[in-house]
Amino acid sequence: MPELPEVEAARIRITEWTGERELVAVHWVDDGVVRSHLSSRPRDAIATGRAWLESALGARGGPVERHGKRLRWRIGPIVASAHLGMSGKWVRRAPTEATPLHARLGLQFDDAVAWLVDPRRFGCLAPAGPGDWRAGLGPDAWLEPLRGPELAARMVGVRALHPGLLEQARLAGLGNIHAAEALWRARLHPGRSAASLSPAAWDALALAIRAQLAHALDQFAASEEVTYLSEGGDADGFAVYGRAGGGCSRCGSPVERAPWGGRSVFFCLMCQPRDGAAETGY
DNA sequence: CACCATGTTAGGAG
DNA sequence: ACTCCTAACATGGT
Repeated sequence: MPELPEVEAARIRITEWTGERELVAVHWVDDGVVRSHLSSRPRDAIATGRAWLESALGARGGPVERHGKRLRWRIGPIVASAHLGMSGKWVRRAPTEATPLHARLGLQFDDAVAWLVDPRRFGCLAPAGPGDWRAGLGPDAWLEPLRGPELAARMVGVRALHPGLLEQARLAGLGNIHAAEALWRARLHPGRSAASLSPAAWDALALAIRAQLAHALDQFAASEEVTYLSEGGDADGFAVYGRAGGGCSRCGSPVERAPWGGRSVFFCLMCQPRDGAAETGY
């Protein structure tokens, strides 16, 4: 489940696999992946999806850009927006290899096929609209790193830090895992209100976000294929996420898991004290 | 079988 | 009107 580092890894790989190569075939498994706009619903699929993508046959793969968890990919005459949703990833296979399990779409560039594999089908491609493709997103958490005061300004009014960090309109790229890890690095309780943080705490959080993303990007750079937690990936790579009942990797204290909305928030009871946090239900 | 899931958003409640 | 929260989306893993 892709957050900024996983999407960045996908961007780098797609660029390597397809850049300056010719799109020679499109392998359709599930027409539902091409949607009218970036939408997690297969019902938003468009009937013209095949014709749209196949109009790029014979063209060469262009640059792939990323903002937050969103991708923008030019292939000759078309510009695609893409999102990996909850379970999407891109993998490369030789044309002679079998279609990967849960593949939705394959784009063959010369001698290799880039497959969009997505069991849960929230991921999609869409023709880029006329407006700014980054509309609705805050600054990219990696490409436009904020310093403490700027981060504080983006988070004004946030009642609990963890959900606030997930709001893509404030800051684009963090998801449940990396938000939890960044708060742990900064030693901040996930339920703290923005108003309760000192300037030093904002500095620490800004640095922690960068450090967490750098750490994750580094991990993905080292492996050829990204593995998600749901596929048996190692929860050992995280300090608190998914470690409820275990020990904090810094102090050994129990890691707490608190329900928030329909999600889980993880934090260390000792390293991330509530201090003067407003009541938020954590 | 019951419960969990890393993203996003429509719609209802306040 | 605006903000907040939940449920839903589709599917697989534990």
